[in-house]
Amino acid sequence: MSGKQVYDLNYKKVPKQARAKATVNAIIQASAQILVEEGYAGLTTNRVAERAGVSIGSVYEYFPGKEAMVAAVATQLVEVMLAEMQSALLRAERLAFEPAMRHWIESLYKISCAQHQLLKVLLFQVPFVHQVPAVAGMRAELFRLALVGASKTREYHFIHLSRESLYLITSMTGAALLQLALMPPPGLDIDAIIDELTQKMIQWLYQARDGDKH
Amino acid sequence: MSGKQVYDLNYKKVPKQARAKATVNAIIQASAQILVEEGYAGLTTNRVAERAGVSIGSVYEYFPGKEAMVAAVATQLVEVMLAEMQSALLRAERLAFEPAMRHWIESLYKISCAQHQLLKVLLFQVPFVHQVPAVAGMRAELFRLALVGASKTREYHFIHLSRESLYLITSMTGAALLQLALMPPPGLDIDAIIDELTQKMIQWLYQARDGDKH
Amino acid sequence: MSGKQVYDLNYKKVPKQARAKATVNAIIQASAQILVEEGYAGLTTNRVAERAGVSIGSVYEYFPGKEAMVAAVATQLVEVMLAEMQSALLRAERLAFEPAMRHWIESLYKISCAQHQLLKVLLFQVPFVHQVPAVAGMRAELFRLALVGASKTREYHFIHLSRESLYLITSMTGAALLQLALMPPPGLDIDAIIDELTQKMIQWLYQARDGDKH
Amino acid sequence: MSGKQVYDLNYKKVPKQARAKATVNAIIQASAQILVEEGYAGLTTNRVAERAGVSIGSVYEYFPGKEAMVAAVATQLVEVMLAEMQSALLRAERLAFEPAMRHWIESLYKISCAQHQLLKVLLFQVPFVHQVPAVAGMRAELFRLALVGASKTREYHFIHLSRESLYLITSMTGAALLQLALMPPPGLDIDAIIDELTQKMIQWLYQARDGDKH
DNA sequence: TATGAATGAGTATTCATTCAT
DNA sequence: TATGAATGAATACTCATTCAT
Repeated sequence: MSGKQVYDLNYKKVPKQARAKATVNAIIQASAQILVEEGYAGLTTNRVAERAGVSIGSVYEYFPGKEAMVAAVATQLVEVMLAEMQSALLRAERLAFEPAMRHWIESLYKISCAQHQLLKVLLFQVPFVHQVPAVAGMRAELFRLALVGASKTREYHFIHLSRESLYLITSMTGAALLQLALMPPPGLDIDAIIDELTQKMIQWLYQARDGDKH
Repeated sequence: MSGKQVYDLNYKKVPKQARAKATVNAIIQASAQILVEEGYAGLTTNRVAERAGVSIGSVYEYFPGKEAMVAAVATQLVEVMLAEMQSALLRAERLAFEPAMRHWIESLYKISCAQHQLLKVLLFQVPFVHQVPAVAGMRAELFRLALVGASKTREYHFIHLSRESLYLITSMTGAALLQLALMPPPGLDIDAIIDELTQKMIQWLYQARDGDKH
Repeated sequence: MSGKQVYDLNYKKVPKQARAKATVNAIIQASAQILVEEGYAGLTTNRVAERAGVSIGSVYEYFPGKEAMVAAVATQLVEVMLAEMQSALLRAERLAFEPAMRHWIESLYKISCAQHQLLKVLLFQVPFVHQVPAVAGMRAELFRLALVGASKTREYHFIHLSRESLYLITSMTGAALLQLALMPPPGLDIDAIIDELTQKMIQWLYQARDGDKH
Repeated sequence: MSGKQVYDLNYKKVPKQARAKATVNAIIQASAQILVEEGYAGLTTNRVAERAGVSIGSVYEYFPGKEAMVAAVATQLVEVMLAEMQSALLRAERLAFEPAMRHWIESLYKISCAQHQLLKVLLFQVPFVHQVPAVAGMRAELFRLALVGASKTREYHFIHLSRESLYLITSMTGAALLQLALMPPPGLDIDAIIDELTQKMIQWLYQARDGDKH
């Protein structure tokens, strides 16, 4: 099945000294840059080392192979995006349900846009991204953040949604936003699209609350 | 930007004799099999030749490189899927708008499922899939098919949709169906999800016809 | 236990065309030369390729790794030595038991001397020599040759030897000859040593025939 | 000629303080363990340091390179074996010639058995063992021990043996015992073999004393 | 035209050794 | 003195591609 290789995606050695941490960080940054500029096929261990200004030996001191470097890039990206989402949601804590929803969607879109190059490569070229724990858990984490936000508004009732409806809504919203950020349709008004998406989502949720079945 | 290599994705020589056509076909089938079984990284020209029962020299007789083989696989896949969609829609020609819609969605889902392994590899591992003309044009072609079908029903009014709305609806539906087919959520009732998706789509289209603005 | 790695010591592809056979042969000869000149640690795949006047790719076309090259060298060496022993014994077919014995011993010594450099490296540096089938079976084959020769003389009676005695005699003779050939004691008269060795062996065999127990 | 590299096999710094001695000892023990478990190819300086619980820097404080560690292991092994031989012979001081001989042989066999793993790796994998002074001198030392023992018995006459005979006897006995200890023939009665070996040797020596020529 | 032997640049990875702290 | 992070030359091996037969 699709050549599911099992790669060792963990650190070989966790850096403790400050110097070592700097080295590992340089490697991750270099990997990210190369992924963006050259794609996954362009990422070679020696190139990473060179770009990081570090010897190839140091790279292998901390990473068991290049897959682990990519995994580290992905993990860091997820962490950054989730942190940004969290702080974005924090800034919108007192909003009512509808503007909160809009805020959530817009934030996710903006944050995805900011990382669209790296996201594109990781999601569409790296065969094992979904084996990276942080990536595998991102959807759930995003959903958790949304729930935490929603629970602070009065209209928080979508607990009534079936698991299927929940999946559909989040999957569609997420996919639509990601497509928009990573492969923006040329010549269209993105803001209008996001606007409409928001409306649809809210409408959908209200319906679910009020007892759906169109 | 993402290492946008320019590959030669075309045939080197268009096969005319029956024997040559058989050779080319064997190469494409072998490539597809290997992509499914080993992933894109597992596809090597020599392996393709061996699997196809053809000499490596013959492979290079027709293809300028391995990217062109993958492109041929993708092109053939798109053609097969579109043909299947077309014949599925043909079988549903006399339906009313709503069941026609449902049929379109279900057909797309089923056809995607049937090819989910190859689709997954092509979409999530091959860096240049979207440079393959057939792939780049597939969304438009699918939409054209939908339109052709819709134009035969009375309720055909979504010409009034803005290009943004159109994009949003097709993008969301497509993305949702693809996710469902390629990465089915474990433990959920897929039919129910598709059902709900269909309802929402129809509802949105009706709203658009009736003058939206929730 | 001594890091018993399991290496693939077989050919990857058996050469059929004459050109391919020449390539494989060049590789084996080059490996043997390098083993003699630089020792096992000095044998690197690229060096073998260069010395053989062949590209590194061709080396890997036929051998799965450098261990297999060394195994091929060892196999060929054993074959050559056994063939030489056989033809040496053939030349001594009509001899009586005692001179036949002497001939057998002297032949083995000479043949070992002729290959002493390669033997030294293979036996004392290559961790997996005894996993090479030809090497593992050499002792038995040498013994078989000795028996075939002995069976043509009247004095052929050592069938009465216990398996332990047999082992001891062959092991001691073999080891002594090998030491003599590979690490000749400086300043001693080798011929005298071989002479004495022969006498002792014959004497022991006679004793065994006559009902030993000193 | 067999890639005769010249290695620096000596200590870089002779440890004087107790702590330093402990460090050096830990390094030697670790090296010995790794040699036994992983073979010579598995011995790497970093692994030795780790196993010894010492930093790689400290390893290089005392040893100029990994060859010197292996040489130290070999030296220590020889010392241990010779010491054990000596004490074994001491325990047999009052024996007559024949049982003394038997004792000498059995002791050597047992002591070789006890170290067979390390011996195997050192003798059959390490290219430079015979450049280690202790190893090069071991045969002579063993012989000296034998002589010292023999000189205390009445039957001590083999001074009459030619240097060639002496070489042959010791070489054969030694080689046979080593083979027995390192590569025991499966399914044979080892004690019986040693018994017979002893008898032969004694008989041989008596003959030499009495004026040989079978 | 078809074959498959041959090529060799390129890549991942190891490991002895150094040296700043 | 002890540490262990860092080094980088060296090595095994792959695989897209060519070309003589």
